[in-house]
Amino acid sequence: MTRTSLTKFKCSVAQTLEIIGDKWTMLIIRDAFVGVTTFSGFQRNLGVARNVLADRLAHLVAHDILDRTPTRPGIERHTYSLTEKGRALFPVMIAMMQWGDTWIYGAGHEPVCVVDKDSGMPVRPVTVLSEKGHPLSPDTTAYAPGQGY
Amino acid sequence: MTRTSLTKFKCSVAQTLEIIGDKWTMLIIRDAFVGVTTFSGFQRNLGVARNVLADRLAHLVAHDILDRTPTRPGIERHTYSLTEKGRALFPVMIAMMQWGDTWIYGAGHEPVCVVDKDSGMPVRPVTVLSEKGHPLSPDTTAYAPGQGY
DNA sequence: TTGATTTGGTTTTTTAATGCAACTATTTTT
DNA sequence: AAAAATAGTTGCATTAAAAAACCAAATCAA
Repeated sequence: MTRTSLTKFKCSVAQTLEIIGDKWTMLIIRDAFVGVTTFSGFQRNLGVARNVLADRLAHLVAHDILDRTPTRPGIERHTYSLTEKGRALFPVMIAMMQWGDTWIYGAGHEPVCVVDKDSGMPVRPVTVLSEKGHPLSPDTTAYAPGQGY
Repeated sequence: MTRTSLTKFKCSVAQTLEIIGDKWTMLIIRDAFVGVTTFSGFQRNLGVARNVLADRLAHLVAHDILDRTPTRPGIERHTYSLTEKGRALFPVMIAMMQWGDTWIYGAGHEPVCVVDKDSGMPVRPVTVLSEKGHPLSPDTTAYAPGQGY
């Protein structure tokens, strides 16, 4: 009667959710993107129970999304930072943020704005594009068996 | 001691997770994108407990992500379908799927391929783009206060 | 350099959520 | 008309989350 695993699904969405499909897990990743690196930093920011935080951090490290390294060699204090695999969640996080901007806060009420460092301009809305670069919607896309089907 | 609410955070990621940040919720949405419309359809596909499914469907309807309409007028059988707000989660779902394709299954082993109906070609990887259309990464972006700060 | 505080957790207890099975009332099929 | 499927609800056992207390190592403050 343990919580059902999603690994049985032959589906990348399910596999992804098995790893990051938890409120705290994704918020930890968000904080990591913003620059939080310490246990107490995450704890202060999120207000999550410490046992839950410890569990989620270990989970993220086990799945190679966060790196855990001693702050200085041979010392019992650690720094958490995103791996390449973790940084690859950037479009997922930004897409979620933009959805909340639009559908929860509404245009003009976004709490945070993601900008291009170079120009200082806000980033574009994340969209699904065709090979030629045209925006696609659920209506103009279909699902075919992949190579690993 | 109810499960902590994320609504206190002034953050679109947290607000989004408060609504869809649950394994089953996001899988229901995925199924809805693929065309599942009935209670038993979701149940068969996901193998989720019926009480949990009932709870999550009600939650999604309450948040205007799914519509629940009688299959025929005056009848006790319902059809669930994505609202505009629900369909707006398309980039989030595709970004998750692509992350799993790359980092869990690996290139060449994707179980499902999303294609442009017109051309039959796979869609592009979802990326964060600058105003001028250049791909951006966590390193080349920054977070500024938004208009609703 | 001693004492206080912070860090990075672990342990324990309580409470809420999940999973499972059985049950019901319509609706559809045979 | 009977059987099967649909769309749930109810009740119970188990598990995971929340809260708080606890602890050792590291750092800061006097």
